[in-house]
Amino acid sequence: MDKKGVAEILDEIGTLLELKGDNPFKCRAYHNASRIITAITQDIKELIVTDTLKDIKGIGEGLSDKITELVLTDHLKYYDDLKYSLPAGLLEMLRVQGLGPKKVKVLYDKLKIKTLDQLKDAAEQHKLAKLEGFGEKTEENILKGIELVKKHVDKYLYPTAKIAADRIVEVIKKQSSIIRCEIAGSIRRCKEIIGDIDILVSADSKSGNKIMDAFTSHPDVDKVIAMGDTKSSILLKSGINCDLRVVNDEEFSFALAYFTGSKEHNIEMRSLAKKFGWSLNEYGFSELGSEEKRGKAKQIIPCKNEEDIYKALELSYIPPELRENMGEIEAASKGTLPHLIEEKDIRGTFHVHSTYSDGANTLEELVIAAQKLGWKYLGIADHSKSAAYAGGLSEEKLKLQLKEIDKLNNSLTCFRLLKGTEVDILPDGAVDWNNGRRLDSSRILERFDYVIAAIHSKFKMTEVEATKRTIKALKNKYVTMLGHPTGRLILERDGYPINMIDVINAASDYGKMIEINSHPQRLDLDWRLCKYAKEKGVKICINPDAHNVDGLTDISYGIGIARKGWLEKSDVINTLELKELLKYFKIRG
DNA sequence: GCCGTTTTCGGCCCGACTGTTTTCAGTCG
Repeated sequence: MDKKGVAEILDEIGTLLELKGDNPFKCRAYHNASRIITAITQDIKELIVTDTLKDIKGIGEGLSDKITELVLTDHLKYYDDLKYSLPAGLLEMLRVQGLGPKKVKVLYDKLKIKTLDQLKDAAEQHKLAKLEGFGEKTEENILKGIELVKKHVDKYLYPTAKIAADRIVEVIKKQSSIIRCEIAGSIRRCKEIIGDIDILVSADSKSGNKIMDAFTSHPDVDKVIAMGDTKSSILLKSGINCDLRVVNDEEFSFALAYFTGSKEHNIEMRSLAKKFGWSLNEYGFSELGSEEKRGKAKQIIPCKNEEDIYKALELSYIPPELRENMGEIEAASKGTLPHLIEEKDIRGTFHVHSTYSDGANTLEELVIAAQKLGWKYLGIADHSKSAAYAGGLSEEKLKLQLKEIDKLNNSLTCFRLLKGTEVDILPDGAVDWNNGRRLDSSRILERFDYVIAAIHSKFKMTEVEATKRTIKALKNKYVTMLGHPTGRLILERDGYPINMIDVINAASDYGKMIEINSHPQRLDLDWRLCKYAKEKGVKICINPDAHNVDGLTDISYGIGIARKGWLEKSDVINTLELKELLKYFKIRG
């Protein structure tokens, strides 16, 4: 069994133990181990063979044995026994908002409810309200929750959530009592997939109600879930949950750090604070150990911003993107954090479509838009001939395009259009040009400055086949970089199954690059893979896969993911000046 | 189940909100 399978089972064990009412810390140990296994980049079999699994913090004797059994035999008796001791439907019931393991256990023990449908029936027959700890309101909420589970997928791509969050923030900021307002949570951390939106504001005391009113009456609101003085929760029409918290300005930095998370990062920060003799919460630092000083205790170390909080714990500032408890706190204490890439480092991008294939803007319009962004070059990569679905260029049309690029370049100063192509990787791993007629495509490919190879067909190949196909294309001497990889990873909307570790290893062997496709509909290079690629010395290219001038600014989403993957300026090819690109591209003419 | 410069036992982050209660447990983040 592979890492992903092991992680899923460990997580499920944690949840099953919760349903059984087992020791909560034991449950957490399993959830924690699941995260750890997901994050490791080493080969898990290797860790077993070398008996180094239990050297990883959070994996002890017991978990090491269970993981070993899973990897080597594909089974775990402990898990099987646990699983068969409870009905499968209980896990689904946990997805209902407001239902946790304790309540699900009561429903199962007292009413023998085993599935979501049985739960719905029981609620409709008002059987739930009679249970201890339940009431009419709970019953109503459960019914609404079941509806939501059935209606909404509860995860969204980062750009979708970011756009929705910006719309709310725009309205909140108009309130005169607001001092500071920030998006927190996983959006601030630039996770590829977002569960909900967290917004934090600081304001004059007693203006909470007015702000909450503005928030809950936003035109995007579908339903108000909760509304208090300091915290409110809404459901947007798009299905995304959005929370707003109001604090006073002295608390803002602490609250921002707290609500930015991640949870795991916060836990580590609190543990660290304890070693200094302090307790850390969303209101500030307080003296440890005194009951009456808990909660909104007097702040013993005022912090104007997040930098001050990290400084108090003798850490350098940790950017939100790195706050996953994946070694950033240790690096911050040693002063070895990376200098993350920034938007201003970008000099251009390479995966842009024009009116020659399926883009909406002409070459000239694209040049003007790129120059406005302060870029120094722009790579045009229209589709290759076999991509008939996307207006793939014929050889005649290609000739015209290359000629137009030459002409534009002659008229441009301090800016350069690059000649690229997005070439289809055919099912057998060959790269297209010549419409699959298998004529010698090198005659055409050698005319480009660079070649992006990407899969656009036969998405249902097995992982082994698709990986083989991708690696074969990477081996092709004309191919410069792999375009939109790992489509399966992000919400499994489309794309193909592929072993990205193998692909990155191949890219490393053959000296090829991999793009982060930052198109809002398909952010498809996981930040952990970015981090792995960096370790393997594979250069990353941030490409918005733009189909019009507005699409060029989508590069910001890719930068977010790159930062999250600990990438620095030097890891990203788009930060190079044109003359430095010559080392990687064969720029002609 | 994990961990340890207060180590092999006794901790394990912490607060807001809701709905049920009449002082609190469960859920959520």
